Amino acid sequence: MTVPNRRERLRKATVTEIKAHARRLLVAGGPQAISLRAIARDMGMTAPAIYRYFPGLDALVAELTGDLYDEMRELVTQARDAAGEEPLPRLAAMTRAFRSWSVTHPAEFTLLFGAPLPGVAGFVEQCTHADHPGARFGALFLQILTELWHHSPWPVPPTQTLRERLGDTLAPLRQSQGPLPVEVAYTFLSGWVRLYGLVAQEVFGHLRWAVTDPEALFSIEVDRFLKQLTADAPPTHH
Amino acid sequence: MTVPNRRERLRKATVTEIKAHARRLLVAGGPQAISLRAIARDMGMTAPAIYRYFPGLDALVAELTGDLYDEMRELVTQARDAAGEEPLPRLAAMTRAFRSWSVTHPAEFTLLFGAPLPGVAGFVEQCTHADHPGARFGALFLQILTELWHHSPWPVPPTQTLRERLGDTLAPLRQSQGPLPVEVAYTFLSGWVRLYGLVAQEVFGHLRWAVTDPEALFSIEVDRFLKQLTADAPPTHH
DNA sequence: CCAATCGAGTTAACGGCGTATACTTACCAT
DNA sequence: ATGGTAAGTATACGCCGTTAACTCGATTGG
Repeated sequence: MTVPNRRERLRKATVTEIKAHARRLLVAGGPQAISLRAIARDMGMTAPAIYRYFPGLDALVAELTGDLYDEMRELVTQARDAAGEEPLPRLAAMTRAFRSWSVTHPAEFTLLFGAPLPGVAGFVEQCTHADHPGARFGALFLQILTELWHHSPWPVPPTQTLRERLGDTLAPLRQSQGPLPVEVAYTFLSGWVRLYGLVAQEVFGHLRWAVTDPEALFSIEVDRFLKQLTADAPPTHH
Repeated sequence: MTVPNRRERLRKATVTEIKAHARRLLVAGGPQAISLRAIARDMGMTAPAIYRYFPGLDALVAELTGDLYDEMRELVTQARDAAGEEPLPRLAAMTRAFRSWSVTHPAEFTLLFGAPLPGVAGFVEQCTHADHPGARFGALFLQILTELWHHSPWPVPPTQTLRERLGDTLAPLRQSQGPLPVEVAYTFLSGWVRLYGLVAQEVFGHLRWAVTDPEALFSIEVDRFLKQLTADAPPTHH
């Protein structure tokens, strides 16, 4: 019975090698540069052989995308855990790790957070499932914000205002990882959107016409956002 | 001497038709769907003929990108001018127009603001020039913020803090349209990044796992940002 | 130990793509 | 009328994803 194990082992090794070459191509030339023929060529194979391991290029890219989410999540987790016990410095470390990874891995960032490619479109759709790599990444930030909220709430638009204006809009998010206070869900989205906007603009080069050192801007923005989370004043009024 | 005019006229008409077909393909299938062969097929021509009008696919896409910037800028301008005289409602109308156009034109938005395609990479580089369509679009927001600032400054991190932490980082932006106060430059970037992040996440479908009605979230975020611009309190302290 | 099976990989082909080169054709100015 | 020039075509090269038919070696059951 050791024999099928061996076959499985070989197969898994091949899958790993395919994805490794796919990533090399991704890094070298962006998402568009990933091609079955190039991968096969680099592996000393012919392109149709890859169909023994993946249904097609799209599936390969989708799986690579999942791997990258996991890799980045791991990195952010490590940065968080290396930042001590206080929730706020932990959150700060997470944002810095996210930007750092994104800036040093622009091609990977593009694949994860850029416009959905034809084949990856379906991948985005499945983010609703809690075990989706993307959802698990989001849950990291959601989790620490929840922790912080229960530790010491920060001022947000009054709950009533949020409820009136948002309604059930945040329902998918609030139900994704156990029930969430609407204040936490709102703050998560507001903060994530700012973080994403800043990093994406930098990675995509859309800030080069305006800014020479995006990290300085990033640093200020993170500080201002975190300060909003510490000021334990009563909620601002409508 | 009317004859060369006629030739020029025909040539211009052909260029327009090529770009129109390119846009149709863009809308139908995203930036990747733009292909010289498909355009030529739709026009009853052969692909190499297009090289009489554009140096290659990349140049065609770059020019289309410029046109789209102009189209969107025009639309935002109209929305602004239809919003009365007060600067703040004008700015609000501009952000709403920007989101509205983006959501209804996801393919075009992707081309303008998504990850730079191989060929458009060079296009992004040239945004430094003030007459670049992208720069002229940014100038719209820059302009109204400047106007608002001179009318009634809003609280930002103290000028000294901004100077210390940003240094000359914003120099390209501050010099792009005549000299700008660092407070205006910073507020512009901070606000633009939030606006971009929100709209891009919505257009790219990255919010679908969390939010059912992105417009409600957008509305709240814009209101909060604008409120920051009206509170004429003294600058918050470091 | 042998035969049946199955999985990995190959070759060949189809249609799509950008693009370069060489050729034709129609129009324009002299 | 003629020479030049711009528009457009035909052909070809090398990429691409994907499919179908086939080979071959390893695994498995008898």
